[in-house]
Amino acid sequence: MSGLPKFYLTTAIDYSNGDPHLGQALEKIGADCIARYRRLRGDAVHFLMGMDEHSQSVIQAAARAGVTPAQWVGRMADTFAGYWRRLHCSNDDWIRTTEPRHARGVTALLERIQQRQPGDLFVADYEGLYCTGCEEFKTEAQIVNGHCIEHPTLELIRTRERNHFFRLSAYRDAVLERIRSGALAVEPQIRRNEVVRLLEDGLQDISISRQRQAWGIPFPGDTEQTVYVWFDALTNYLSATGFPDAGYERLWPADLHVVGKNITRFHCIIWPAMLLAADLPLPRAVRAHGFVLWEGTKMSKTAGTAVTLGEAIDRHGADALRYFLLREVGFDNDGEFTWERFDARYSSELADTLGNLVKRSLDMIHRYRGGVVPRGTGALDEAALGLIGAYQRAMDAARLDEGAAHWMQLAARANGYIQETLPWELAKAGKDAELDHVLASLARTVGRLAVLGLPFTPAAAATVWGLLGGSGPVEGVRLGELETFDPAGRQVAKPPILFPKPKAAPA
RNA sequence: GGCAGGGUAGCUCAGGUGGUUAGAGCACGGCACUCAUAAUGCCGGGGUCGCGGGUUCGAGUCCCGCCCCUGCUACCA
Repeated sequence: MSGLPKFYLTTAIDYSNGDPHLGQALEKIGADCIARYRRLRGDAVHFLMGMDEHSQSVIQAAARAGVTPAQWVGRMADTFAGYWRRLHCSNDDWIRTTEPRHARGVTALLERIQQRQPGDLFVADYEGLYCTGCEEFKTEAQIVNGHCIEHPTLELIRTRERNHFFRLSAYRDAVLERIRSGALAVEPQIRRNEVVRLLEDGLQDISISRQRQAWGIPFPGDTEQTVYVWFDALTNYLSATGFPDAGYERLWPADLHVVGKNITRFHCIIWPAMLLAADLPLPRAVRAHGFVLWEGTKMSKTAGTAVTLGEAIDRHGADALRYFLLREVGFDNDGEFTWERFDARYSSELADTLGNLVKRSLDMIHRYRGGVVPRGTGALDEAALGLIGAYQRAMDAARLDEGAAHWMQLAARANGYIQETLPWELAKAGKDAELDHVLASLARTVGRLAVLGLPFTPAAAATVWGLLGGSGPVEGVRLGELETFDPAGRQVAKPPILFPKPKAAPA
C-alpha cells in the first residue's frame, strides 16, 4: 500500500428495511465501478459500504416480525450484503452502525468537538409535532391534514424537548469557502450550485440528540439521550477508519463520498461542519448520483409495479445489469429502466458486439492456428490505444457512461477490422503472415477489452482473461501495461458464449 | 414564488469561445460476407434543432419574451 496514492471511497449506508432496489443498486455499482477503475490505475483503494441501523423504523419493523431490533438489523444486513455480493461489489469493508467500533467513533467525535469547540455543542429546546403513536417527532412531509400518516386518528402534540444542539450556523462561511475553492469538490455541477445556494441562504443550528429512544448510541455525558441521525449515520465514514485509534489517518480523509442526490446537503454541509468543529480534515469530493426511474417515477418500495432488484439480476445476469445501469441509465442524471431498453442494450452491445467478437476471434485462433496466439503487428493497435486514452479521460472524470461507450467502441472497431481484413480469405489464400498479424491483433484487443471492461462487467472480464491464458487474476493488471500487452505464444481456451441471448424475449 | 438545469431524428443522447449539405448509437430498409450467439460489415430513408421576436454577412450555438419538463428551497436515509 505504501507508495501508491491512497483512494478511500464510500457509499451511503442503507436503511434497514425491506430489500434493496435498483436505485440503491445503481449507487453501489457506480461506486464499485469507480473503485475497480482506480485499482486498475494503480491506486491503493479502500472501498467502504455499510448499513444504517439506528432508525426508529427498525424498532417497529422488528416488533412486527416478532424479533429483537438486533436480530432484525442482522437479517437486513445479510440481505443487503447478499445482493451486493451478487452484483460483484468489491468493497474492502462493511460497516454497520450498531457495531461497537462505530459507537466508539461517534462518541469520540463528539468528545473531540466538546474539547476543541466547547461552545458548539449546547443544550436547548427542540419544538416539534410529536406523534404518541409513533413516539417520535414528525416532519412536514410525514404529516397529512394535520395528522401523522400512520396514525391519522391521533392528535399530534406540539411538544418541546430538551436536546443537544450543534452550532451548525457557525460553519457556514468555512464550508462555503471549501466548496467554492474546490477543496471540497461537489459533483456534478448542478448539485454544487444547489449546495452553494443553500449555504448562501444561511444555516440554522441543528438538534443532534433525541430523548425516549433506546435504540441508538448514548449521548456522551447524558444517559437520557441518544445521538440523532446526522451525527450517527454520517460518522460511519470516519469510524470505519478506526478513529479515534492511531492509524486512522492512513485512510482519512475520504477521497470520495458517493451519495444519492437527495442527501447531498447532509454530506456537503452538516458533515463538513462536524469535521471542522472537530478539527479533522474534510473529504475531498462528494459525488451525487441520480435516480433510476420506472415509468417516469422514482424507484421505491411503495411503487408496486416496479421491478425488483432480484428480477433485474436474473434477467441477464449481474454483469448485464451493471453495464446497463452505468451505460444507459447513467450516473449523474436520472434515467429510465425498462425491460425493452435493458434487453436492447444487452443484445446489441454485450451479446452481438462484445461477446460475439470474443467468440469469433478466439474461434479463429483455434481454427487457423490450433489455439496458439501468433506473433504479429496490426492496424488495430493504433485505434485501440486511442480509445483507451479516451476511456481513461472519461473514467478519470468519473463519466462512467462515456467510459463504457469507449470500451464498447473498441469492440465495434475490432469487428470492423475483421470485416476489412477477411481472415478466412487470408487462410484460404495461404497468406500466413497476414493472417498472423490479424489474429495477433485480435488477441491483443480481446485482452485489452477484458481489462477495460473490469469496472463494468467484472465476471466476464475474469472469464475472458482466463480464456486468453492470462497469468494471475485480471484484477492484478494495470492500465499502464495495456500498451505493450501481448499474448503471443499463449494457448487460448475454446471460447464459450459470454452473453447468451434468450431464444424468445422473456415477457 | 425564488434559484438551478433541460427541451436536437421513432428512442437514448453528442453538438468548447456563432460559420460550408446538424451528428452517433439503437430501431427500420437494402446490399455484402460467413470466422462468429440468424452474429458482423457497408449503404440508405428519417430532424420547422420547444414557440415567437432580435443582433449578425451568417445562430442549434448570442440577446429578449413565452410555453413545457426536472431538481433544490434544510433537521426523512
